[in-house]
Amino acid sequence: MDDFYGRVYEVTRLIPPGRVTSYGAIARYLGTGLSARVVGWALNLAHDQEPFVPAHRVVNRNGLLTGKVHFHPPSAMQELLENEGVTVVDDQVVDFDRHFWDPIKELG
DNA sequence: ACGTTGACCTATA
DNA sequence: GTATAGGCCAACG
Repeated sequence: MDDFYGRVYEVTRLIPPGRVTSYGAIARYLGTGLSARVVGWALNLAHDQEPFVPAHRVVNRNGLLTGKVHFHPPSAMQELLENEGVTVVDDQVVDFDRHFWDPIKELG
């Protein structure tokens, strides 16, 4: 995880609190050479990473918490998001476009 | 080594 | 507007 994986973790940690982004956005930020699925796999191994990776701030393009079941307590994802001020209803982020954080637009 | 699955996205009907 | 198909790369069995 010296290249893509570490990059994914880094970008994920750069996500400001109360903001959310999508796998595709991160994939495009790192380069279209890879697919968004690999980002999901990277975050899948992120739970063992020593620096805490706010994977709960990463959702799919539809704003749906698809990976909430991958959390140790599946409800932790929604709990953390609501704790940061993000309203989640039915495993879906409310005003996703407003809370959306694009690394390409923000970071460049 | 091959086949299948997966925290997805874009395109077409 | 929703529904279906294809594609991408990596890990698991």
